Amino acid sequence: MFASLCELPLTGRPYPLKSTSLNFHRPECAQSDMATVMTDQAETSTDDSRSPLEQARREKMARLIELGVDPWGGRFDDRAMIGDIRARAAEIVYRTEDGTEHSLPDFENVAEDFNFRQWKADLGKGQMAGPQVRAAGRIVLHRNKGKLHFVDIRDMTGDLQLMIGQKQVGDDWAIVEQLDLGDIIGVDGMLGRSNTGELSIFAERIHFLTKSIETPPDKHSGLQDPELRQRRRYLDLIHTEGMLPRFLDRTKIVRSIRETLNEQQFVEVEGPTLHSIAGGAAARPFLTHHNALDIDLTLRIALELHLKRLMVGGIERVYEMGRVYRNEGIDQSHNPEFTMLEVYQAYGDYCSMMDLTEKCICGAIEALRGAGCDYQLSWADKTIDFTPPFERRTYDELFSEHAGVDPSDEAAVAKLAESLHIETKGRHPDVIKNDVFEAKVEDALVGPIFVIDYPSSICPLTKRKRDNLAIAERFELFVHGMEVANAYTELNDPDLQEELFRTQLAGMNEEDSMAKMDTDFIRALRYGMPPAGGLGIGIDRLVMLLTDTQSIRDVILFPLLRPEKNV
RNA sequence: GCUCCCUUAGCUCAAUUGGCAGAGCAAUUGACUCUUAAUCAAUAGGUUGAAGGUUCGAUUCCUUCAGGGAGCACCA
Repeated sequence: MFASLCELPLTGRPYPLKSTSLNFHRPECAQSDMATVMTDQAETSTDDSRSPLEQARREKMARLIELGVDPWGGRFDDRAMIGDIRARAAEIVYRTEDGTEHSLPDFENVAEDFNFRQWKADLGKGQMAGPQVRAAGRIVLHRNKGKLHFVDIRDMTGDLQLMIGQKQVGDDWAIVEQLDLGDIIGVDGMLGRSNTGELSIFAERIHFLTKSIETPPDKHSGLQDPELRQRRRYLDLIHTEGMLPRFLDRTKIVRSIRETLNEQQFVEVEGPTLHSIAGGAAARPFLTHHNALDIDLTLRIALELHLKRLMVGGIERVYEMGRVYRNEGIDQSHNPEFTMLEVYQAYGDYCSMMDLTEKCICGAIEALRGAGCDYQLSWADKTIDFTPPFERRTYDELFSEHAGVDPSDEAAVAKLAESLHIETKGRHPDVIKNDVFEAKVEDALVGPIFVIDYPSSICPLTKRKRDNLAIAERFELFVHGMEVANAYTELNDPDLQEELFRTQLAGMNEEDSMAKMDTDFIRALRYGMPPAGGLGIGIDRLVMLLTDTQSIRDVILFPLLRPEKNV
């Protein structure tokens, strides 16, 4: 019995096993006495009130073990990806009894009332002939027609139907009778088409690879509860349409941005994530502690200050793409940990960074859609036009246009601020102006639009315009009111940097700004950092825009959630 | 941190004015070798998020708590 399984060295291994080859985590399962196995399993269960659904699955698992099948499988070589198998559909022919091979109709473009069975009958008696293939995947649909089962399996590249007939698989039928939705199986067979034209593997061998003890979600509606979708992302990836492709797209975007930068001689580095001073941005950090050194540390809130040290050190084009951590609120565009790209280019300025930003974003769009694509992306119910160059408008222009007040008229700006319930007392006029900008202008920026030339007092790390010290050479890229990128002509004057750190961190008193003073960074600047452009891109937000996703939590695999109770 | 909304079977959702907690999928048993959200017959499945209160009676009304969602605040 199961001679076919015994021939396979690495899967469907018959029981009992030799003790040397046991890779089972519960030795008692190797015993042939199933009653003992089940008793022991019940005793090791953490939950006495195991659900009937789980019980049913465990009983099937026990039957597999009785059949000599390892329910946890093993190495399974030479399987093809389902996507690649589907691409071989054209190799399938219908061979009539006289030996003629007839190529199949194009099932992508057949009439609605096309009858494949009739098509075959018209040609005369014959057989489907297609390539021999091996696939593996998770069972996502299961249609039992007595001695013929239709099973849809899913791998990373797609779904494929298996046609499993009792006669065709022989002894493996005993395994087929134990299959549950969610189990992972391998299959050998011929690629063909069913009478309805559905591409299918006509199974000849079934290899059981992994038992699923939990019940999958509803096969039609999948997971709807957003909490469950985030907590059990693995299920979301399997069962929510579009989730796996979206995360694969995220990877394509990230890879494309690295390629764009690498092509231009930018050097990727990895800075520290544990900082003794959280610098480079004004955000509340997470606090932690190193025991051996007995020092308090923060998780980094930005990559900036270490990358600039590396520019001092001679890495003239440097970037890092990595996690930063900000101890702040959570909403549709904020997660406490997120991925930031920061790029520094010696001898550049903020205008070089605008060009680079366009290259990175358009390159990523091409990576998703193929070279020569257009740059019109739909997002929610709108369209975003990423055709370069993006619009470039000054801060003051946009301020007058959307706030309706002359940005140089401090009194008028303050009056408007008060009407918007923005605190004005004892605050720098530019800080007040910026609050008004955020309240009145940012949401109106559909973009993509580069907002350029910010008030210098709110940009402590930015070089000022030579002919107008009140203006900082900075841009922010906005799309649908969301800040996607932020760039400066970097400040490299150590004395001015120190001065700005000390007194000009927006809305912060002297004590707070001193707390953020990174004296080693100032010292580095004193050795001389080349004039440079610097750029930061919020990768998660960019991915949202490029994958038509409205919540940052749907482009982050495991967004932060409160811990689950009673687990 | 604040306001509002949501939480019912493993999953997706019902339940009238406060009056016996229901369906589909999944599961179990049976039939079926071309189905495709297969179909048909039968069976089983519940501490209505938790605790308390009002009431003859609470999924429904009230209070507190937990988790989640939307918005606000925070985020140079």
